[in-house]
Amino acid sequence: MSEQRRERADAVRNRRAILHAAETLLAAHGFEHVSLDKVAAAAGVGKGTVFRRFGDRNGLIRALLEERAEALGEAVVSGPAPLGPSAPPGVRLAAFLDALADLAARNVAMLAAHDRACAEDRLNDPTYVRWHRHVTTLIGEARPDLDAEFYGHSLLALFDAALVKRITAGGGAACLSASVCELADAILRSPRRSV
Amino acid sequence: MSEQRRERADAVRNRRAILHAAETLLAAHGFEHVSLDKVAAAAGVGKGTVFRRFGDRNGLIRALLEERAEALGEAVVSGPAPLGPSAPPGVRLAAFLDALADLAARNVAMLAAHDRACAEDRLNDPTYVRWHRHVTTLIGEARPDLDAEFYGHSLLALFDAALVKRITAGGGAACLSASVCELADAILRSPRRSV
DNA sequence: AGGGCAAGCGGACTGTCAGTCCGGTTATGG
DNA sequence: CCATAACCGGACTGACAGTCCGCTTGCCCT
Repeated sequence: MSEQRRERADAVRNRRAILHAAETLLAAHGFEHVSLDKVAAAAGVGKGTVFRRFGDRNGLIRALLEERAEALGEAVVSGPAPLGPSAPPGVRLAAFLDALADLAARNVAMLAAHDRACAEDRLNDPTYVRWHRHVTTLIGEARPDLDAEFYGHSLLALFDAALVKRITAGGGAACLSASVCELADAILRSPRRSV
Repeated sequence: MSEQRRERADAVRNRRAILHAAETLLAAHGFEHVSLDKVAAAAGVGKGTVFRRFGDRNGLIRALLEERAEALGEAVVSGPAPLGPSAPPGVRLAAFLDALADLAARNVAMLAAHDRACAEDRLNDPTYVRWHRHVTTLIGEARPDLDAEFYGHSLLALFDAALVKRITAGGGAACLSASVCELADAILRSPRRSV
């Protein structure tokens, strides 16, 4: 990272201000009603600055979710059990889905925005790809006879913002987590198929 | 229906022209790049006409999917087995998912547009609600011990446009249908829980 | 047949927004 | 303290959703 001149202090400050403003506005008014003009104004910067840093509207939203998902990503690749690689796949899967449920429940507004922003190509969004690869790998380890790719998508589809909103409204993150894990369990315990 | 003066002939003609134009353009260019100006022009009508008939952009898309889903809806409530009410729930569920897979595969572009158009409140879209009620009922009949509502959402989530596109690209509607039915099977055969 | 009229039509108009561009500003390394 | 490259901001453009209202036309009644 020290390859190139380090990022200017004001640039860092502005990036943070923009992300923070975007998150606040998103939570308050929803994706549809947040224009980048407003984000820029709320962050106290010019519109050009927002576009230069994040490319476009969708880039901003993606950056938002990525930042929020970073900690989880690290816990998964190098953290302790049950998330980390030292636990058995079934346990890791449950732990991961649980963590995801928590993340989703605490950031519904952002998740909704992300769904909209990446709708064009949801399945190739970097964050989605990372999560999917992880889930797919775990399923494959636990049950090599199953179509892990497909079941990976099935499980992640449960974290659709609208669904998360509805489920957590009636029972909080715990309810979401329980339901998701129940489905994962049903998949991992489904009748064996010939390989 | 004869309560009020019947719909004027030109109105009918225009409605059809608009729906047809919208579908064509959607398939050709994708939701993002189809403006209602263009739809109106392609249908050979004025912009005002489009808005009067369908309320707004989303209304048009919703109407499009509803029209396409009508036949399935009727087959389900009053048709013959395996879709209709004379078959046992497990069979009806498989048949319904199969029909849905077919519908989805043959109308991906429209489905994608619908996903976008209803993103604000996907779970309350009339078509979604109808499908969900049906699936939920069937699951509830087959397995009263399960959270049918939740599993209903899980199954319908598989018909997300992006996922449908990817799966059918690599194996057609049959592959999608098989995968979905496999998941349904895993759910219906999951270990009993105390009621 | 044809007159009256509500239903229907269409396109000009408005307000908003994503994204571009470039002249001015400022942090940073020497 | 200077040179400079990175950064900033907001005016500008083009496109689009949705509104509005004067004009047209199919339909019903006599």
